[in-house]
Amino acid sequence: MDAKTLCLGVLLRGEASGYEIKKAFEEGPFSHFHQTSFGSIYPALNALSAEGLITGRAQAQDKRPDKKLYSITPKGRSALISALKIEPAPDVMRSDFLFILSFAQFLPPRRVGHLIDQRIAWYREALERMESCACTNTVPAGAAFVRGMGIAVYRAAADYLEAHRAELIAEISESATLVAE
Amino acid sequence: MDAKTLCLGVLLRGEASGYEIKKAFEEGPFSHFHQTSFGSIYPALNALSAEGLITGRAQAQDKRPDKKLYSITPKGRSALISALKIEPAPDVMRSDFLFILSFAQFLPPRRVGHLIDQRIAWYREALERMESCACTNTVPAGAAFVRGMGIAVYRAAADYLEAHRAELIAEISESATLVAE
DNA sequence: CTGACATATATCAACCCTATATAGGTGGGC
DNA sequence: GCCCACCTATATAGGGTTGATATATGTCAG
Repeated sequence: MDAKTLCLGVLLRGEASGYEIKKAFEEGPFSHFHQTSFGSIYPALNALSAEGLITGRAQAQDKRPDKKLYSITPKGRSALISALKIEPAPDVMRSDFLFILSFAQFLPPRRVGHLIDQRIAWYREALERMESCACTNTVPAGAAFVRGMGIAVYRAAADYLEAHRAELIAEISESATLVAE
Repeated sequence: MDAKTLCLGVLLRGEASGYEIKKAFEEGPFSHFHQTSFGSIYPALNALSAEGLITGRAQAQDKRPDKKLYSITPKGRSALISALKIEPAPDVMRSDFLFILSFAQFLPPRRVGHLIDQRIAWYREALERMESCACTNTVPAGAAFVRGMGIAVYRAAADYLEAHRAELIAEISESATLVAE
């Protein structure tokens, strides 16, 4: 899924600036299953604009830098629908946290505990953000389904970490492969 | 987490070739939380070799191309342990599937159903692979913990998809925003 | 009144992924 | 028997993405 398609997807939900698109992937409705950076968003918006798939208008703001608000065009809408026809690549989870923890026996138990606590807090915070979104019954069916999946998966992750934290710490504390803090 | 650290992580578990490292991220014990490609593995192995963090030896094979088996050196081991001290980046899920499904109301219900079925099958298959790994009690504590987390999360995903498939299809079938197949 | 953080756009180097090349073995279908 | 698809195995080029940085201004806490 390239940056252009991702931007079109956000813009289908309504007018937005580059900064707002970034937020949609950072804390908004897309945050739990895709991400992008300014380095790909701004070039993508320029390309989409040149191809006539979106149109931009400048929005002067009080006590804020100007915004460039982009809207999807009918041509852009059909380009998106057509892009949705591709076979989706396999789902991918990327977690430095789990990579590090898979070598828990080489880490000080205190650090392992701290890492797990941090991650539980992170998942719980994300869950609150997803659940609090009061829009439950106004959201289109697809978005609601996807949001529910995010909640289910994040809850499973947080629950697992809470349930197995003590066990892991106990096991690595016993072991002799401990390294110095 | 850069490719070099990921390779060191695999090699800490034992001697391996570039191809085998790829497999560790594709279907092996790292598959559910990180991935790499040949395009990053081979240059990483060359760089690690030049830095003295790993050593390579050629392994002639019967009726197969030669392998280059790499082993981690003591220097490499401490470089890895030291790399594990960084603060892990936030966990990230990347799913074209969920991105597409979030626009389910613009897709033919038949395709939505097919996509979900495919994804359930994919998750169930991955689960079987993770669970069948009979090594449960011989694996180090960290690896077992991480494996359990993968199973918990994948099971939650598959269960959610199964539980809500019918509901989503019903909702988009009713809706008027249907597009032609 | 300073430092941290938010809004807002933009770019660049470093890195990573995808696709492709090479080369031979294995196994299924017709 | 032959072809096609797929597995083992290494390698690279090209294109795209990430992360850091630059710029400019406003807010808010200590």
